[in-house]
Amino acid sequence: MSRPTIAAVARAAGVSVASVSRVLNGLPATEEMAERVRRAVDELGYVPDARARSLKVGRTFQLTLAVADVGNPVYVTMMRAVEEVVSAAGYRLVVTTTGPEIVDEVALVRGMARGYADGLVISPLRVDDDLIKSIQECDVPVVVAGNVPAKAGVDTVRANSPKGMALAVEHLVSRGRRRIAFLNGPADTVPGEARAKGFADALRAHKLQAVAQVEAEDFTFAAGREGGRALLELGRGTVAHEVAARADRGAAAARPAFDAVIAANDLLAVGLMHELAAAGLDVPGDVALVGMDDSELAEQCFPPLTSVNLGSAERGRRAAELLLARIEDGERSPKRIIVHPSLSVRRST
Amino acid sequence: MSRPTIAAVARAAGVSVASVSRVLNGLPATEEMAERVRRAVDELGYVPDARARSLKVGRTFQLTLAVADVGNPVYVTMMRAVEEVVSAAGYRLVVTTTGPEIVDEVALVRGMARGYADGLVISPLRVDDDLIKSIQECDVPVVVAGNVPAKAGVDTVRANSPKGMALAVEHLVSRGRRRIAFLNGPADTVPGEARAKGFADALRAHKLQAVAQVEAEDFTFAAGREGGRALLELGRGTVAHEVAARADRGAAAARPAFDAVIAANDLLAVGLMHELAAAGLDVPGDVALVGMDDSELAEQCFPPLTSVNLGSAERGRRAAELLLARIEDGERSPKRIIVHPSLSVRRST
DNA sequence: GTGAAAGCGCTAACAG
DNA sequence: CTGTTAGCGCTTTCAC
Repeated sequence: MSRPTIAAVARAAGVSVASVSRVLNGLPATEEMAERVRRAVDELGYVPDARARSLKVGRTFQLTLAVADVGNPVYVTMMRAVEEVVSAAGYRLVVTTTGPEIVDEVALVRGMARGYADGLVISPLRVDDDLIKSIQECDVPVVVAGNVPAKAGVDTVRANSPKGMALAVEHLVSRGRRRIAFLNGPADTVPGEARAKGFADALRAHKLQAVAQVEAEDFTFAAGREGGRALLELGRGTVAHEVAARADRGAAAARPAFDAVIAANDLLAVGLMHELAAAGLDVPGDVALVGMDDSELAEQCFPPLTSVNLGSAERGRRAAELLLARIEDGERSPKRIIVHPSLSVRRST
Repeated sequence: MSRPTIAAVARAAGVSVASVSRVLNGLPATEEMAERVRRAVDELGYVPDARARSLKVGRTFQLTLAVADVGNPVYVTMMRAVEEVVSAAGYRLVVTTTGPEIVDEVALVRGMARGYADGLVISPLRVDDDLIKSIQECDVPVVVAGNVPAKAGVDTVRANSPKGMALAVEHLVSRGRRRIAFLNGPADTVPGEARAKGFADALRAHKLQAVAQVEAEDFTFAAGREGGRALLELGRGTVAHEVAARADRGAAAARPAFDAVIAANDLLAVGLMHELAAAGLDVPGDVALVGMDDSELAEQCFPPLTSVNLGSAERGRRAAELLLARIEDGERSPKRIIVHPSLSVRRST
């Protein structure tokens, strides 16, 4: 009743286990031999055991993708891209989630030594020396989809957040907005830090000053709502003549001090959008809104969200390719790929 | 340079491999022995090989969750619930995607015989005899999150779509809507079929007739937009006096023959929402809209979507529990669990 | 309580 | 081209 082994197949076919293995792996054999083996395999419903095989050959033909939050739509884009590349190369992709805690990420990387997979693509929210060390010491190739210091010497594929921020600011300025606010995620995360710096730089380049800036607790919708409320609180302040001009509207929609907001990702942007609506503010009439990631959510929300495309699909693809290349040749020097952003303009601006 | 094995640890500690194994697995040993082993393990950075271990003990302590489309937010709810249960039980969860093709699902189930994991939770979009057969014959326990005929004799946890539909219709009727349309997904899928039947039954119970009904090509946002256009086309037909009353609106927003739509899932609902907006129709003013799944998207979209909660979190939880129970005891008779729906009322109605 | 040794299912030399 | 056999890294009898 238990699964048939290669020995059972060999017995049934009246040949040696080695021959069965050869036929199954496409090595030279006479047609008659191949036929007998195939027949026995079919009859018994034999399926080779991947564990035994990988124990022997030292490879699992599985690759792991580790993401922090499956609820973040940016990862579905990335996941699809990775899946496509690795499955074309004959690997199975398995996805695991790490959660936001850095210790979980370290544990995951360390755990790769157990031989679950032949390689790992990890997109960490937070990076510290422990994590870098675990990646450097990892027994299987790891590529990081995110930003890690160059001196760490690990393969990375990262977005260009500052450039993305510049695109967003430029776009808003070209639309006549000057009073720009910023809803960031936690500044102690890799993307949070990069975007804060990018935002500051981009404003400086346009000789503008940030009107308001808040850090959400997380890169989630709920945090976006909460952060949105904080932002509205901070930006409270009415531009008198404009209010007068809109008196016919009736509602007491006090306009905030900002006329545009950039959010550090789409989930935050959408959370903020709800708070703006709740405050009686029109997007883009009163406040223009731009998100980042250009995830599926950006076109699903209403109004559709102008969003900085940080190349998540391309990052996924390149990361997967890098991983495959590294598996082929463990000696090649570490590569750092930067993917360039573009802007997907939609109705929120 | 290669990974240390248990033999290396034994050598370093000056003990036998058996003793190392025992200490690592918490079996009785003198404190001195344990200490020597632990020291050697730390020094060498030894991590046991999961493949070798599982080859020997016949278990991997991994569980697989297979979903059709990672882009569908209903799966993130389910995934989180499954993850919580299985990790509490000491298992690793890995997620794989099957794609919409039934042959891929069959291949996945068959592939489980390779020993990737100790069990599988699968949520298939389409079910046929091949798939059922592959599940019945699978060497590892499988639980289906979805509907499979009782006679198949497999563990299942399913939603009660008809009941959910009844809740939706009842709610719309209580809001004074009588002209209800239906945007279904593909009718050759398990949920598509169940929801079509549920919708027909629910209307009959209220002595109503469907005003319009279309089948989208898929359970996706894009398909929802396309299906939405078809629905508007089908429901074209203007109620004269109402149009007159709204002439002040200016726009040529011809009201459709329906005043409410139920969509077979949230993604379809949101796609439709965009088409309604494009046609100048207000939700819920002109058309009330209810989705199904009550996924995160339902609260993220605008206006927030009234949605039938088909218990995806509970289904995930129960499916995981069933799987664990089945792994414990392969002989217990198959269970079929039905999770009851509820309605999350939001502003779209 | 500890060590020696068999063996999980498979692949890859090596002989023939 | 095919069969015999060692051994991947681990756990688990079985003796001691």
